[in-house]
Amino acid sequence: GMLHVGGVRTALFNWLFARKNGGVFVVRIEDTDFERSTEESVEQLKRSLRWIGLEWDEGPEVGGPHAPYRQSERMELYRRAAQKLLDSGAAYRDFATPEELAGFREEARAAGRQPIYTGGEFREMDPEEARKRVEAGDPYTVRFRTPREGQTVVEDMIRGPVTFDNANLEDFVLMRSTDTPTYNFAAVVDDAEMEISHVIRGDDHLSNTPRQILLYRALSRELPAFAHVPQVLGQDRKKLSKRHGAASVEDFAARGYLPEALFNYLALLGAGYAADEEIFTPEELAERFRIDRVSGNPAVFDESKLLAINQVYLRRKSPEELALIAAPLLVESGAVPEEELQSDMPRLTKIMELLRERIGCTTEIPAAVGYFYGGRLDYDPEEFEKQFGKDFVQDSFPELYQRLSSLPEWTEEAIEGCVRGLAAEKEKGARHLIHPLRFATTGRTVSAGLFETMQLLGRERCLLRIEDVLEKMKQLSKPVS
RNA sequence: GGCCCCAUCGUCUAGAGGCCAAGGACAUCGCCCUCUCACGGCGAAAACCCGGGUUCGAAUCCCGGUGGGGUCACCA
Repeated sequence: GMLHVGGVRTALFNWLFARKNGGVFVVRIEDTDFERSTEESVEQLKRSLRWIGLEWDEGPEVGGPHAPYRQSERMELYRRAAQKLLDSGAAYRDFATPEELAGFREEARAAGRQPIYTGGEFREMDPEEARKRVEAGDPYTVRFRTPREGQTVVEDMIRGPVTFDNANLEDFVLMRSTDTPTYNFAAVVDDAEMEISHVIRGDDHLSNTPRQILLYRALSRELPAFAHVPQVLGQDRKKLSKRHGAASVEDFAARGYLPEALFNYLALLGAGYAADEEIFTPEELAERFRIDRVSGNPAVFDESKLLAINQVYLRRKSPEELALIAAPLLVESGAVPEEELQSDMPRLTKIMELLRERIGCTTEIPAAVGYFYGGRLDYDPEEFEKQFGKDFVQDSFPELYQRLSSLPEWTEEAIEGCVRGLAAEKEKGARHLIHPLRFATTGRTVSAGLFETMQLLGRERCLLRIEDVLEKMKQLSKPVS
């Protein structure tokens, strides 16, 4: 399904680990659950991975020595492995119906016991009888014959040894009655078959690991090294979800975050890097990555920190790059007609240079840039009154307009000289003209420096807007002093 | 509830027995710069969950409690 940020972070750690150690990063599609797995979700996953810059060395589309990399295309493998376990006695057939199982669990719960299913009568059923029932067409699952005693130890690269009592593990299902494998089984068969040396995954899998270790042993396969990285939590310390505003890679892309910023932030989150520096390229991150430094503590996702990092990356982009990012956003949002943009990319480049320091994420661009295009503006009436209600402003604006329109050249310096000159003659601070003028020409109370903004706006557009304001001023109620 | 993991400023973390009256970053709050906003500069506030041990000495080791997280399917 959607690639959750917790999931990308895990993928990122795998990528970093593989890069650092000269390994191979493999992507495998685990689609044995036909209900949940759709073509679209697979595409979405690949898109998200690529967007953030995680290219895989082996996997779907790129291929590799252990293709195919999609479990739905490897069914024979799992069936053979299941048969092998059946033959060796490591697994058995369970003919219990879903209703019977539900009944068993309910009963156990009611009696205050843990519902650990160990196959009931089927665990020790005579193979001959089992065969008869198979021939009769009775549905069954294949279950693992979990040892009832002893312990299984997971040697985790992050946490050290983690011990589980086998008695707490039930006889889990290997093959469903539909003759398809469950996650635990397929994952082990594939990891063994694909020669996976290091399994780095979310810590929601830690409790699956003893089962998988038992399976490796039953299949006489060598164990990979395991590392379980914690989940990513929301501010309320609950698992991050759409409830928190954004949770998937696509959400963050849509919110205007740069892939390299998300990459950088996620790689830092709980990874135990030294805290003196925080902006790193993927290569630098890989160079410094140490799986044993990853924190076992679940990390809280902090969007304000992501934003800060995003700003750094935005500022590092050249005005040309920013213009290229901005153009489609401006067109999509309807802020600027496409023809107008295409005919004058150099101007957009200059605009972006001016605004670069003031943008936190790319979604802010249309609002920040919009007033550089088009003619007359809509003014907030309340703010309009505030800006132009004063006598001084009303008195000096017509003259300001005259002087601006007769300026020999429309440069930042000329405009500044003009405005400051008039203010000085009137023995007023320049800010008394600057603020209303900013509002008149941009329709906003905040912008980049007024004079450079006006220069980029162009004389024609500025004068038009001032004329418009002069006109609207007349309708203002009696000036208050 | 059983089992498992985890525990330093609001958040991410540095810290691996003395260098820590705990450092950095983001966020917050001041001040400076200034035409507003942002950038930048300077500064402030802010944490070792609690209780027992071990030790000359503990944020660092051990035990217990508490708290948070995960997991208990014919889902992955």
